[in-house]
Amino acid sequence: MALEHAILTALSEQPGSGYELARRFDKSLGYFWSATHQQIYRALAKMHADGWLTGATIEQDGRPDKKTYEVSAVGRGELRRWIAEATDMTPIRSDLAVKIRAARAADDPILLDDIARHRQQHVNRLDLYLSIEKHDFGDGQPLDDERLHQFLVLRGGIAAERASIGWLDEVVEALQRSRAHGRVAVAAGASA
Amino acid sequence: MALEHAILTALSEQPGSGYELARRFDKSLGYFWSATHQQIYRALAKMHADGWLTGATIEQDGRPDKKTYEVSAVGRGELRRWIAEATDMTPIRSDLAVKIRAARAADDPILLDDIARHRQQHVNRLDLYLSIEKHDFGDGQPLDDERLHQFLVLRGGIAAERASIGWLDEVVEALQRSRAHGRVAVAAGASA
DNA sequence: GGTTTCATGTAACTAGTTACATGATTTA
DNA sequence: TAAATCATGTAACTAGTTACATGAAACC
Repeated sequence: MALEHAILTALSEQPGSGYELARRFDKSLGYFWSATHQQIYRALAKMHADGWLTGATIEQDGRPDKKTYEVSAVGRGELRRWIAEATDMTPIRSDLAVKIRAARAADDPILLDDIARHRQQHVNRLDLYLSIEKHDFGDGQPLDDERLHQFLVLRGGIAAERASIGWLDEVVEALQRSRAHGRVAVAAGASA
Repeated sequence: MALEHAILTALSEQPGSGYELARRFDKSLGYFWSATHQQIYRALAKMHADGWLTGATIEQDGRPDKKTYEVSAVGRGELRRWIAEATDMTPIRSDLAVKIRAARAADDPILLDDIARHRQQHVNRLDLYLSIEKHDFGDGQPLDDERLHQFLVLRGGIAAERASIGWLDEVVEALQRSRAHGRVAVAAGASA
């Protein structure tokens, strides 16, 4: 149910068009709530119809009209209502965890390749977050509420990526050890 | 696309009925790929129709018939094919991250309550994982491939829960500091 | 006598993905 | 001259959620 609330959040920070929102969902907020442009256009139409947003059409020459949206009083109320609502942990769905669990041939180089690819993706994502942290929050300046919240969410992303990388290192090490020792390993990680 | 592959994995470890699978998805595999009984029954029917599973109906008195399934050669092939297929990082969708980012009133006690609830849920989940680790893998015995894989996936869950708890501690501390200092904070966490 | 367990499902709905479509403008 | 950007969508499909339904047996 949170796509609409993520859009309300984004448009509260800065009004804009569907296209602009889609760009923002490719970064920033989108790191913590991913959405494609198709989803966004559909949600905007519904939210506008429900009165959560006010819209204005801007004519442009040589280009399709641009529709910009901002959050209405009703939309602000809905966002407040949602924030006050208790939510539970999001259920996890990890392809890679299922794959690791499914693989009988522990030392299958194909699986190790895929694990290495995932690890690299997490390293890239961590580097990105760290560069944003340095660039946007690295000056030790006091933060107002809005920027503090952005900072804290980014810190969550950093923590998650570090945990993923550490875990995948443990996985690779264990699988390689198991391969080296005739496919039998001990639960050495349990004491780590 | 992985629900069907998660079911193939579960039925490879141990054949069973839809009901039994739904129980297993409430724990074990389900910690890393959640699914409800409705999804599972629907998927089983489709997988059976597609020849990925063989099924047998067991008549019982006083109870509905039980349908047990096991993985066919076709299903095993499909699971192998999927494991060999490269997959990307699962996109993240975190309600709580969106909420934190959306909250203007940083020290709003309602949001702090919800954060505390989430933290407690992660602590409970971590405790559960640690007790499984101790019970199932704590004896230092060598692990065969299947058990090693189960262990490694569990270690991923432990790492993720620890990261979540650490992050939420940082969030609470920062929000409380911001409240104490007239709603302005510094990016102190950046050096942590 | 009330809840939990066993055992299966259907139906309606909401959310997310993938593919297709159009067309001018700007950049390499 | 080819690709990327701007700017909007529709359509078909797949996946996930929520609500409803049935009924005996075992447990407290």
